[in-house]
Amino acid sequence: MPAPTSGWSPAADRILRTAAELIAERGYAATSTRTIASAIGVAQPAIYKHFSTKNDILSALVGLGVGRPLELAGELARVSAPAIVKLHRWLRESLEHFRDSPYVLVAILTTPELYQENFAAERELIRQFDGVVVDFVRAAQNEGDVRAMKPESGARLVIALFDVLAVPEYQVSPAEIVDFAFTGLLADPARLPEIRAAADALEPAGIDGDAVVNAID
Amino acid sequence: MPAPTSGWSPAADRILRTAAELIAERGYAATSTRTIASAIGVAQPAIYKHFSTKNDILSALVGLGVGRPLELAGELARVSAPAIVKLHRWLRESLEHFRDSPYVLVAILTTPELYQENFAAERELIRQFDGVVVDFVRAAQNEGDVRAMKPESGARLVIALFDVLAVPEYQVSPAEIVDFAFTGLLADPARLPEIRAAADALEPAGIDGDAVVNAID
DNA sequence: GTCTATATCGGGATAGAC
DNA sequence: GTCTATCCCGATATAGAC
Repeated sequence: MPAPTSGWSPAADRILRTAAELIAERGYAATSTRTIASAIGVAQPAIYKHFSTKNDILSALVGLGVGRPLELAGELARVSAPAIVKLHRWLRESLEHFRDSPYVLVAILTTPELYQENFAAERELIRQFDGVVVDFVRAAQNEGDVRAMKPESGARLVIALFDVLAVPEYQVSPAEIVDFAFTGLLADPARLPEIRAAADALEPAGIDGDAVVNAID
Repeated sequence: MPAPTSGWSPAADRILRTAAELIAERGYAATSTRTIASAIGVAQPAIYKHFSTKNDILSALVGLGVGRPLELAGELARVSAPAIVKLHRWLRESLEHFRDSPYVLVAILTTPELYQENFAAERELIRQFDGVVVDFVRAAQNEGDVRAMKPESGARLVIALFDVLAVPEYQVSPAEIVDFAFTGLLADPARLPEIRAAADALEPAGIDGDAVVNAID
């Protein structure tokens, strides 16, 4: 909560937060550098002392979005536990990361402009993010915990649920999203409470929830 | 399949199809009237003989998107069957509508620009679309078929799954999406096959799948 | 109903003073 | 590191000939 700026100067941080908020409600293309600047209360060119391009702002936000989830996936890889338990922990914590970040990161990963312009590095990060879910689902399926379905399909369905966080009018909690996703995924939905308990009890490498947020820079 | 133009002139129809395709992959703001025109092979001002505004194109696409689902909801309302069965039928048929339309309608309903500009009428249509799902889920829950959860949450989770159709790289079928959604929704997931069969056997008012696509105009 | 030409505007980015 | 002023471009939309 107390403003975990992560490698960014306070000024750059304000730009990122403001931009994220505006992009979340208007989309990237419809968010001008003028709008961002005036929302902060500075002149438009001031932004360019912190980011040399408007695209760099979006790039930074993608990094802030996938950084912690990718890091967490790495930590979980070094823990011994069933894949389905790791997936539960990863999903809940990643959803909370998106919800609680001071930057409005939801919907950033689905920005269409990322797939049209020079965002190769960011697309690669998102590909890794998606890959984490596919790997978890496939492993859990091999261990008999996920019902018959293509792992890629299961992963896509789970990933789509992240966008539920973005709806402003009606808030759905990460816990509700995880429950829904897992009931849809599990070979035996009755095992959900047990899996949830095991996931909450996991202790990955990092101290706790708010470790380093940005490990990409 | 054979080009169901629905009240639109052939020329306007080509504009809509081309625009939908471009919007799906680049976003609305990033899709210029020049791009649309040149993709068709005409000069940019030619578009304005068919749509007096770029926004009118997006508006038409929203109508094409929600038209059939809203109509189908009306038809199902006049049928006697458990709400959970109606929801199954509505969801499968609506997903197929989005997938099979000659216009690439997926992601149109989540265009952020709709919530920023003069799109009050379109927002109302989307509100109705969402309302259909909420009503189905609530009714099915009252009949004991949906497990304990807020109907609004359940509806949001189901609606989010529509976007899975939009991922170009890996195609998830409507049937897979419905199965996942219903396993997550049902109080007793084991009843899914029975509900699916009942939904497929339903015979709503309209002749069949490809009735009037646009009932809004 | 299509074209060419053009008006008008807003957005990204730079220059240079302070 | 912020400002003002400005360049340049691309985008929507219109005018008017054919």
